[in-house]
Amino acid sequence: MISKTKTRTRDDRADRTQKKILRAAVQEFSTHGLSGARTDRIAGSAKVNKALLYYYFKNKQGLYAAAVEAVAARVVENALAEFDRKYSAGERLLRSALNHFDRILTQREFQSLMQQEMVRFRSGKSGSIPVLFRAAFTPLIAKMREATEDGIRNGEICQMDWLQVMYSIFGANVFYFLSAPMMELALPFRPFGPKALKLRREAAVQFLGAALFTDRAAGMRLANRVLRDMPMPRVKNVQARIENFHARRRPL
Amino acid sequence: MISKTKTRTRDDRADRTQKKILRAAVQEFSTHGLSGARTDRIAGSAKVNKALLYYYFKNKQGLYAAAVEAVAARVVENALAEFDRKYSAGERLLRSALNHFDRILTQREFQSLMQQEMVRFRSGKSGSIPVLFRAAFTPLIAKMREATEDGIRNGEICQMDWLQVMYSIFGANVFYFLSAPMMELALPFRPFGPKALKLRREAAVQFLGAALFTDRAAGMRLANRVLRDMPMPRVKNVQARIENFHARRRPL
DNA sequence: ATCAATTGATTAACTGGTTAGTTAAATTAT
DNA sequence: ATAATTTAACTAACCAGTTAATCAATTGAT
Repeated sequence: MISKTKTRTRDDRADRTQKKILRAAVQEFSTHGLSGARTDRIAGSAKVNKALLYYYFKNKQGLYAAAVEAVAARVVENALAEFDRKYSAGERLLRSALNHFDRILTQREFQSLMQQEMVRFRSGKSGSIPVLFRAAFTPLIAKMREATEDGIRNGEICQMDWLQVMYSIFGANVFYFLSAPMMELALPFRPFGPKALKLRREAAVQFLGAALFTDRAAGMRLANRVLRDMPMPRVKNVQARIENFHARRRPL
Repeated sequence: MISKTKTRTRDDRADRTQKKILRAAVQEFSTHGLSGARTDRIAGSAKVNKALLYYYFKNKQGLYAAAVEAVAARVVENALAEFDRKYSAGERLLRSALNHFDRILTQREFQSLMQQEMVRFRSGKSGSIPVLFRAAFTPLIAKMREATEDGIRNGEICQMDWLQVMYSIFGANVFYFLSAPMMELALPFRPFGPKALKLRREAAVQFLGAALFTDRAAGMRLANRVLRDMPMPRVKNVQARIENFHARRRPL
């Protein structure tokens, strides 16, 4: 009961290897999808025997579910923070938009896994994941609705359906990252370059400021204030991170 | 050279089977993705021997590329029509937004394939498809840019980056369809129901009207006019179509 | 404290079903 | 006939999942 600093107690080690497996799984699944992912590759890059995946997780799907869950939990929690009542309803919306952008920017695996899941949802069911998502997103959506309706009530926000507001907020962000690799083919610059990212980040909030608020000028001012208040998070090298995804070490 | 009406000239037949294969391939790839798709299933639902796939298309990837190309070509062509110079710049933008929505609505396979490709693009290259996309989308993007810059020049549209306009237009649409199956879990209604679709379609254009135009009221009026001008296309039963996707006949 | 016995963690090697791709023979239109 | 089209049957590779054995930490009896 004393050991904590350097000890390698049994279930401490076990815990570490489980985490190693999960990390590797998130990587693999987010780049190759459920059916494209290879259990050998996951075991390989976690430097662990393949049988361990089945020891800790029922099967490939179980591992997948665990990976999705891990990522989702990490994300939703931090998203809720921006809905603090100390901000005005309009500001809460703008803040959550920025938070959403930054979350995608810094946690690419989340975005990638979500994309995959959204595609998978179309055809039949996806195991236990629906349950997981309902639990995770319901509170987030509720906050969004509350903020929109508050804003309309006190005259800050234009009279409009809260759901449509939500789509406009999330849509542009998701689409930017979703389409960037493809857009790169038809654009004269790299959408993942730091300059382009910064520009898009600002444009997204300013666009909302211009569209949502009854007083357009006030909306723009608020957008700029929020931008000053929430600086863009540092990300080493988005482009490189993405390209490295498929450059993993082959297990013997 | 005479036969056209009922004749089954040799390469007429061949042409038909090729098309049958392509249709089946589009279905399969759009529901299961490249690695999830099964060549046996494609052959089966095209009622054709599997070897034919390899006779007409080099391999699975080749078939995939052909499927993507077929869908993309069909789509881009019809998208360009809305950029007719007889409309004002602002109207061209609103029209293309609506056209984009309707295109996704009526040709789900396109949306699905594009999603898959966007995910695939992230990790390494995707064969010959980049070339294909550059060719298809460059003119479309150019039109979009032209319309935005025209509108800014004549004062119709707010001073803003054309690229950001494009993201806002496409983003909300793509995200709506992308997220609908998942949103269904956390919403009190079905986003693919006809009522929800109609609502979203209107909201999307109205939102743009409110955000893009220097004269917001005029923008809203224009949005409503365009909506009257382009009625929502009839779609039998979106929900059913989607659910049927995975209920394909197993070949013996 | 010492050392079996026990329990949990990890591995190498294997299995069986699946699936992309091939081949050689049969059919069909001209 | 003959060249293009279509098929049935096959194969080689792959890959999710298993098994039986090994290794290492913990327990507990002395």
